[in-house]
Amino acid sequence: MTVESTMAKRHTSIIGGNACRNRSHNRRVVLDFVRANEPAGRAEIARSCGLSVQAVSNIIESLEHDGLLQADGHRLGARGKPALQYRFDPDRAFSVGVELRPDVAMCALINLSGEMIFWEQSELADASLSCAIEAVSNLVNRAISASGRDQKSWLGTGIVMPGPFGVSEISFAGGTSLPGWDNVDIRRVFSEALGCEVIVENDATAAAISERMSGVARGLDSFCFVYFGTGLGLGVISGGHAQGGAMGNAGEIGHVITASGGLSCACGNRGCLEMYASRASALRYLSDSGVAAANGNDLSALLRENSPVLSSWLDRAAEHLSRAIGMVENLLDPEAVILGGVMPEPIVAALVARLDLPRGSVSNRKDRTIARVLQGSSGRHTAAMGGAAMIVHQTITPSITVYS
Amino acid sequence: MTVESTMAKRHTSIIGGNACRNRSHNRRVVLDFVRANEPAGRAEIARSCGLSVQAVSNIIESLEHDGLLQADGHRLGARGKPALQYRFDPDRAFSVGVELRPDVAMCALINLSGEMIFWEQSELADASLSCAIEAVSNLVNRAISASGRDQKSWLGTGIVMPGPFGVSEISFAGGTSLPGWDNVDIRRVFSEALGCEVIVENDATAAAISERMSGVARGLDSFCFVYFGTGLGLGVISGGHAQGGAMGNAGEIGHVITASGGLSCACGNRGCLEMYASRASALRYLSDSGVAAANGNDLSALLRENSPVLSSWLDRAAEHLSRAIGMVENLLDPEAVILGGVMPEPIVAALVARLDLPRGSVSNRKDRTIARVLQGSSGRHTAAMGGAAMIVHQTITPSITVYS
DNA sequence: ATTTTTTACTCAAGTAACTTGAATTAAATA
DNA sequence: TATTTAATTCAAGTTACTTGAGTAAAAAAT
Repeated sequence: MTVESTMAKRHTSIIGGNACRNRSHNRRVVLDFVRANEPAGRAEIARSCGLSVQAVSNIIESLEHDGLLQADGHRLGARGKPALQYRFDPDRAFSVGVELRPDVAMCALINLSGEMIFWEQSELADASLSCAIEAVSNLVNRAISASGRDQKSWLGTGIVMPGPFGVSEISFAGGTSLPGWDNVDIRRVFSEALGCEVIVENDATAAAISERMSGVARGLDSFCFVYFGTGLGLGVISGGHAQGGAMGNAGEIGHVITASGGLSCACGNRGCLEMYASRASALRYLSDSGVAAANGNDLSALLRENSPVLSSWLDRAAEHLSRAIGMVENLLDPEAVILGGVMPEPIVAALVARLDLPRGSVSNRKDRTIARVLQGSSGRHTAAMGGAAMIVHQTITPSITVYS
Repeated sequence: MTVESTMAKRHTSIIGGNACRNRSHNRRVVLDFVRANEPAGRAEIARSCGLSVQAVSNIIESLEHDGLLQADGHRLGARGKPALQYRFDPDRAFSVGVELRPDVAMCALINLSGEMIFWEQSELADASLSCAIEAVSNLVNRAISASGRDQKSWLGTGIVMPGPFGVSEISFAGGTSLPGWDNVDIRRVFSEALGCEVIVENDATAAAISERMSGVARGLDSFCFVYFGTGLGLGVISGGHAQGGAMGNAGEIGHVITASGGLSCACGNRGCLEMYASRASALRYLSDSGVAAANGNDLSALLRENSPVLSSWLDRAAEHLSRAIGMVENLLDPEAVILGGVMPEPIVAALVARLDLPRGSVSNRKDRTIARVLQGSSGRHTAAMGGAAMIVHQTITPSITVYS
């Protein structure tokens, strides 16, 4: 299969700057600062962003004109003229995220703060491209009208799908990717169908970005998200930006080997993590032991009943996950590793509780302020919200990496 | 294991731009383009960098004035007025890199193209800070005078040391880090002692940057370097920049577990890669089998003699390395993984030849243009050269991440 | 109660570095 | 030899920044 990855490598040069691009950059810098430190006055912003007060004043005037910032009273209590404070107006614009799976499309509409304004999902008749396009269009249109938003303030749509793209061995193994979408420029197709800016990303990365915007990863600039989806994915955020790797396929943690000579996986390896710690592996383990379970609800029920079979699966899964998380820590040195996805939250909690992380890890430090592993906050909404969050992130966050 | 929500404060703000910073950025953009595509004319540069010809003309005038670019004849053969081509002048400036190990300091002086102009190493009487500072100062001064360079064109010095930093469990295990250097701001100490800009980096990352500037990774923007040093490290380059992780300790591949329940490692884990695939592990394996070997030369000699014991160590090491490289591929999706370091090159070659990489990897693609694993080119000079290369990289490469 | 200090902000002028469009140059081709 | 094509320069225009002087207003000092 030759899937044209939308994130394929291009031979590009880094682009130069000019006054106009500079202003665009500075707008983002100011917006990003206010969002993180609101309310904030001009002088404070100028000091933090390395700009003159006058420059900030001009930029704020333009942001206020666009409705992205609003004045919000004066700061009293300090010496000197009271600063006129500005706040970010999170409802001035919105974005939409859609998570596509072979059988279902899930849609989230969020504001600029990452709050979910609308949620809906719809079953897909089949996994064909045309069917998906129609379902996505319907969902998106309904989301916008139901939430009473103006199309004018629509920043774009993030489409979230299981990866990896362009790797036949893994894609077909276990059907983690969507079949029959070969040679499709997914970004362009959806951009044309929806008439808006579109970003395509895999579920784990989108989930990570969602957690950073409005979940447990708020304030973290380097962390990883282990996403329980159809398979198992890892979203990697480093320096505040998603790491895609050379072909956009970074984070394929499901096929990392945690048991040399272990269970055979369809990808050709033996002992892949996905064979031990994924929804499919849980269902398989239970059915092999004669326990009926078809979906997440069944798993939750078994957990409530203290099913010994589920418990032994949890033990084994936690053992393999611990090993994999140790690898991730040692290779990527994240501030924390977050667990979440479409797995029921009590199951994730049970896994987190059973983890026994390796001592020999760069993350095993005395001076930690947060736990090495955290549970994700947004449940099954995470990935779709993450798609939307990516659009917001792109709009607000400056892409320059110069720090003061 | 506790789960807690996080709300970390924002330490740094991204800085705004102005005309002056813009020019500085554009100078780097142009320099970076010419270095990668020389010789190049103004119009060509302008098209690629998204700038007007006039802007490029002005920037080139200034770069030429500073001696960083030189005109180099006209491009003939095409229609239209022949472009005046410019070349990068690699000998207009230089930088120095020093690799520090507990017993030795190695010094490389390179030009802007990454060519090694001077090399010298000196034994360290002990591993104390004062001893290291003196040795480094002497080495650096001798390097500059011996290569006949002007101090004025000295861009800075890269200090390379084994990591990780600040992780007691791993640092003290096997003595991979330098003892007694706790709580020292190494960068500041050396910057004051040498009177120049200083960067401190671990050996694996430095080696990776060196390979990118003047080795087998030329032209690659995302790749990893497995470095055989005192222990085993991984340098990660993504998007052309080194990935350090949250605490600068990313790439600690030596303590990734490749054999569940395997050999006990001093870090507290069992089955660490470093126990199977490192110089120390080879020497230990040989001595346990009654074969005398004390250093790299002995290993090379045993390889030439087709030592069966060494051969069986190679087989086992390659097996574990293959597994680890598979992990790295799946987690980071690099364009290639490079092997090198202070291990003798024939040994590295033998290891590469014995690798049996997992099929289930995102790197196992039909359309590959380079091998999944490459052997590093610069031998034991790599890390010191990498330190120097990091300084050059910082001077030349723009840190903005906007592509055309 | 008044003055002084301190800080935030605005106005107007000045400046750096970009873009644009017209003019110039020179090789390749007709 | 004339024409086409493309690179480069010149001069003018534009954007968005900085600087410095001036104004405003609250807190602190008198």
